[in-house]
Amino acid sequence: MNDDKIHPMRIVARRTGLSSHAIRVWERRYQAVEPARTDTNRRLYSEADIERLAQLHQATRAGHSISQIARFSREELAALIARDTPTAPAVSTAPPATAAPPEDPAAYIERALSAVRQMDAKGLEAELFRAEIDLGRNKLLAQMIAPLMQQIGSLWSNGDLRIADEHMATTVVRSFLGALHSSAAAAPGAPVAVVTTPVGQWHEIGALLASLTASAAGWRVIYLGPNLPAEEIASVALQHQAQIVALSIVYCGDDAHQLSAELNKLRRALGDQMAIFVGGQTARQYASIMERAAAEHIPSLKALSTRLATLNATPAT
Amino acid sequence: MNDDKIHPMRIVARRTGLSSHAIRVWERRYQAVEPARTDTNRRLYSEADIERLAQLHQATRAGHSISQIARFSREELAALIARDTPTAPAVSTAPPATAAPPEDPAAYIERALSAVRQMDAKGLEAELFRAEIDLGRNKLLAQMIAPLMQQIGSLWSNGDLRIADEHMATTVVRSFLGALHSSAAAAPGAPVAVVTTPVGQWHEIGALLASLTASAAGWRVIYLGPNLPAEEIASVALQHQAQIVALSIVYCGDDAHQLSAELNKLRRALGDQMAIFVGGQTARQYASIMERAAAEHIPSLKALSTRLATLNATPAT
DNA sequence: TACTAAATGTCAACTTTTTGTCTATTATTT
DNA sequence: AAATAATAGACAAAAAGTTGACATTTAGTA
Repeated sequence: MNDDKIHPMRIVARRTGLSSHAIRVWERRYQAVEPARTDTNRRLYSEADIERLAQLHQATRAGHSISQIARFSREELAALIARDTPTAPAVSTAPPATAAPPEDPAAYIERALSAVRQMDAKGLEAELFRAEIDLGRNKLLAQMIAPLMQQIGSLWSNGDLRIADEHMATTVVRSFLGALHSSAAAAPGAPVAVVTTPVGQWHEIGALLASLTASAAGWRVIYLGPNLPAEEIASVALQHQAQIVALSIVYCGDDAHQLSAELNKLRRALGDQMAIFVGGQTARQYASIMERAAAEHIPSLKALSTRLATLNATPAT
Repeated sequence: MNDDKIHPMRIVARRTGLSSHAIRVWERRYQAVEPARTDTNRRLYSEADIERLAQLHQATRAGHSISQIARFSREELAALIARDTPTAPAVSTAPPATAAPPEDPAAYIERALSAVRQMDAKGLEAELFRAEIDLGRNKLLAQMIAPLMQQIGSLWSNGDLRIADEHMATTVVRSFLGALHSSAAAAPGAPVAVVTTPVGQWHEIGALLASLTASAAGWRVIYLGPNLPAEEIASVALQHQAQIVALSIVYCGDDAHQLSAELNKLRRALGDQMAIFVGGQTARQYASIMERAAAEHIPSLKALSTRLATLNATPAT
């Protein structure tokens, strides 16, 4: 564990909720903690010290006298707190969501498509809202929005939908996903994923879906929108100590070369530790390109979800 | 990685939010960074240096002593920031922050920019929400978001912001505007406006702002997102009997020709009854192009608002 | 019950350290 | 010529340290 004594007084005070006076007094009178000192006599606390002080504070509020417990071990303190803290501990987080009769995602897709055909933005949006409530977040993403957009894409390339229809749908769905995204809260110590789309890739719905999936899996997501150069992606990923970079690739067309170049640049800039995930319908066509850049192909949102869980379980120091 | 030391002091100061004095002092006292020098003794910083200084600044604001952390590695700093940056602040900085004059868009812009510099999507979003409440919808659009995005654009083209920063900001603002948009209700017999961006124009914030402005003015807006061919625009406009087509043009670069061609095509397809509005910072440079297509230049959101009101008063049937 | 002593958190006074800014001067860039 | 940097030193505000006093509460005891 990280036992470096680096935290100055103000951080300890803020994080424990104790006054700096109290912290010093607890140290002087009871040796509750033993901070290190700088050459110039400033106290420096370790992470463990802070946790210990927080424990002591909690036990104190629970009614224990500091003089009695100041020298207790972490385990003893934990036991005290568990026993004597009046607030109910971890409440079961099992909302029985399986009560509602699950409607077929296909029905929603059908209605959504018909709204698109009529250029009915409001109607499409309403359909999305209803589907969210009915299907739940995960099914909404993986079984409605993803197939819907895929279908719109193929209808469009067949000429069965106008570009304008596709645009409208994309805009509405994107807004909708954006709103979901902004409601996602990041846990403090969560692993970080950078999600974006390489240069030349303008379709961002896939990236948004991946982003939300990662959020749901407990990751902190930095979402950067579409069409970003490799250097930029790398810069952000390194700066924020990301565990993975996830790219969505939908339609590469003639220019597979650019994609290859960007992926290679990205791999070079990131070093060989960081994982690169590539998702999207057409991604599997570029297996060799991805292999060369040591990128991992993620065939579906479901797969992304399980893959992220795996990574999360094996913390990379 | 791109380790070229090329950035002069001015840019480092702007991008990190530190004063040039402070940067020099951190170097002199703590060797926080070691810039290269020109032949004439000017400091030159690398991209990594800038990121490092930004990290130090952030850790510093989180309460760490610069003297203690100045020599930390990027990884250690990232860990510190992740752990000690309060996600929900509003703790100790009560006196100056909340005492600020409430109705100053510039303050919101300033804080929003600082959030962008730190790649703090949540913070940016929070600022937008606060500004909406404080300034009201109209001021929010015309006096905060529009200038903010303009400023981000110019900072970006100066190299004072990374592409990734610009992307993040665009994504967040777009989501925010999208959410506003979906809350706009269309009156039954309202006149119709088609809002979009012609081929080659990828920046859609302007179009979204126009769209919301039109909504607020009582119009039914069909928003089609960016980069739409003239035929498609015309098709939708005719199909829905739109009164106007509003286009946002931000950066045309070298290819004014494409813009001209699209505008002309659009005019031909629409016939000469329908109004074409063109807005955006750089639009006025293309006066002759616009004139040829009988398009009207709208210099600001305010102007759009009044212009729409005029049209609305004289129903063209 | 009333008195006392121990326990505990807070304050004040004063010193030292930290840290960002400022000034003055010189040199470079535009 | 005006704006931008660089250097060095001074300065002031904030933060943190020490010591000792003080007010309350708790608990024990006369």
